Amino acid sequence: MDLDVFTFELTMFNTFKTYIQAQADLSDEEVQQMYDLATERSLRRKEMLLQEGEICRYKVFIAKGLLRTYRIKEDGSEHIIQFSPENGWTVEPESYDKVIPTAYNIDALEASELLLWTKKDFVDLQESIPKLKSFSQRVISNSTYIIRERVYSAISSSAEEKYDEFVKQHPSLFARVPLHMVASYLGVSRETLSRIRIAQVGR
Amino acid sequence: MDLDVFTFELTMFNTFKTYIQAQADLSDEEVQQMYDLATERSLRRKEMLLQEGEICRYKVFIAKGLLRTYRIKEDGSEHIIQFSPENGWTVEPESYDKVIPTAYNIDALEASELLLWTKKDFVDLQESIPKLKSFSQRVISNSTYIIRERVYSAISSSAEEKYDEFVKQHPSLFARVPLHMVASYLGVSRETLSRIRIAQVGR
DNA sequence: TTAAAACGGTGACAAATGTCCTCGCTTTTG
DNA sequence: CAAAAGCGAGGACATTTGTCACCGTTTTAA
Repeated sequence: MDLDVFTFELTMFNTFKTYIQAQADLSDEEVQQMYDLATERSLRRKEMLLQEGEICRYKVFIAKGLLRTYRIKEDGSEHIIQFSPENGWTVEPESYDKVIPTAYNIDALEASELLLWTKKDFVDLQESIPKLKSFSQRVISNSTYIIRERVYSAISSSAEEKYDEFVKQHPSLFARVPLHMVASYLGVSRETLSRIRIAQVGR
Repeated sequence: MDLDVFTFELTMFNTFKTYIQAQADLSDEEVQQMYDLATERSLRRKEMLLQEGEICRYKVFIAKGLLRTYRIKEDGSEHIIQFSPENGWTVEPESYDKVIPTAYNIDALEASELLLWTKKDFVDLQESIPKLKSFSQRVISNSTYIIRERVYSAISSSAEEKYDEFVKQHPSLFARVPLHMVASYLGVSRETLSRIRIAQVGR
């Protein structure tokens, strides 16, 4: 039992350390400094991390697993804005930045292991670790480029083109995410994707 | 003639000063410092500011007029990513940040008057004017919230819902932009918007 | 000022996509 | 292990949306 907890923490830490040193080139001490302020959290499949109406108070690193960020329309339909696999981050930026209730939900598609930082702690870390600050800005910039591309795809492509792009650009996600969620992410119906894939058999 | 140039510059400067002091609370000296490093540029209707393949080397403030950022698909169709009216900014972030050729085009829908800063000058200004730095980050953050909302709209709404949202959220733009460009921005055909608006007559 | 371009409406038709339903099969969960 | 839920294929049909062609009016620009 104690051994399990130890193994868990060791894995979390190692995963994070490997990631952040490769991406942001932090020293061992800086990584430890970050880790000391992090909260660990495990999520079972389907468990919620953030619900509509709550305030997003954490910046989240996904050490293991897969999360999704989605929104529910008045008619009850779910629309997925983002998938967040391991070795990446998730946050609801507007709620986090402005400290206002979110319109989004975040939950786990697979059992996941997370590291959480409060906004205050993360800001402090950015101040004391300059490389973390520039790295964070790079992550945010990258997400901007990606989301612009997504808008372009949404307004310019047919369902089939969107599907093909998704498979091509996110092959590992495609292998892990059920088709109806890919459909939700792309903004088309499950049945449409089903048809497309059938029509493509043999191509 | 000299008077015209003088009037033009005076207008540009005053517009910018009013905007930036209201938004970023800069001192008169700081505004002057920014203005000293800016290049003025006028664009006639349809004139290009940035073409696909070029590098976006400027951050642009629109003192007067209206720009659009769009992309051309392989099949030749145009898709508008963004409208940029006066008292706002435009830039192609990925090309600007990474200094790589852009996939986008920017041109003027109306005769426009602009202030341009090179990346180097703008970075220097941000260093010497802390309020400008935080203001710039706020502008970027805001565009992130807006573009996420746009993705959500694109994947969750019908053509009619998108049209209604656009009219409601951008009434002044709607009054200035031809319908087929609204269609291009929303990712639907001109004819679809035509039908929607006809069906709505009397409502 | 006048020819050309832009603009939006229109109808007919085709194509794409959504909706609703059922059916096996697989995975999850208690 | 067994019941329940999840999942994707599939068919039938309705609806939405796109495409094309044409027209009259307005705006633009030489």
